[in-house]
Amino acid sequence: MQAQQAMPDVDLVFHALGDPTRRAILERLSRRPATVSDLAVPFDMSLAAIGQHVQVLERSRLVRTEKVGRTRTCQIDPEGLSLARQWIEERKRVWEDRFDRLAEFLDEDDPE
Amino acid sequence: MQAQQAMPDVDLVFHALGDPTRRAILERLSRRPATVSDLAVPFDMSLAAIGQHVQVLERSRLVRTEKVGRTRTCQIDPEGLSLARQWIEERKRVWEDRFDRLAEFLDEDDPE
DNA sequence: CAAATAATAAAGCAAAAACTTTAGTAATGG
DNA sequence: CCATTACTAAAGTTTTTGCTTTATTATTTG
Repeated sequence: MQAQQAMPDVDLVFHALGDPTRRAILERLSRRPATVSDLAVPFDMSLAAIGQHVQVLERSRLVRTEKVGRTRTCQIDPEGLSLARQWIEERKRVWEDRFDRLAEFLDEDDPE
Repeated sequence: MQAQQAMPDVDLVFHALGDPTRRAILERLSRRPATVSDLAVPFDMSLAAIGQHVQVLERSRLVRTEKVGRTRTCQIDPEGLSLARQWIEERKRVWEDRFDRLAEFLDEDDPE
């Protein structure tokens, strides 16, 4: 029996964020939109490879793209990052809660 | 010429977060500490595999562990999550800044 | 129209990642 | 002690990734 519940979105997002090239692409795009070719320039990697990374980012909603003519322009999609942020915040919340309850327990009548 | 700058910590953290089993472990640990064996129970996976995941989480500072006797107790280390959170917040900041500057530009004298 | 450009699909490949199994070591418990 | 438990190191296997190359499709441009 497996434990994971089906959170396909979170899974896609964190998987996408797990690769350093994709994070570099996101850093670039957070400054300004760019075409796939633009994105490829700083990397020692084929255009095809960058295109594949962009597809991964798009599926995870970290990036939104639009193809006009023969060029595809990419920009940040806030949805994906927001999902990642929410997951982290929720862990933090639950974790901090634990200490609150612990403190509460320790404060009960007998402060020894 | 490669583009990535050396951010080994961020890299470790996001790589660790990229795996669903490890995220499930973190969700578990955010509720309460647990031993490696405890963590293994809900998974259809060998104890050794879970031990390996714990090691990855530890290296990325998402988890802190202490071995006392023959059992190793694991708990959340806030450091790793905080790093991930910072990276995401920074992306968000830069990205939102862009719109502020855009709005500023559009507001300049000629509001046409 | 012909040549160059931008992207992409497809197939293949090598390296990395996620496991497994086996064989330990070091506690602990009866 | 002896058996069990909790973990771990090591080695091997399978799957998944990240990439390449090649070939194709659409644009665009001279």
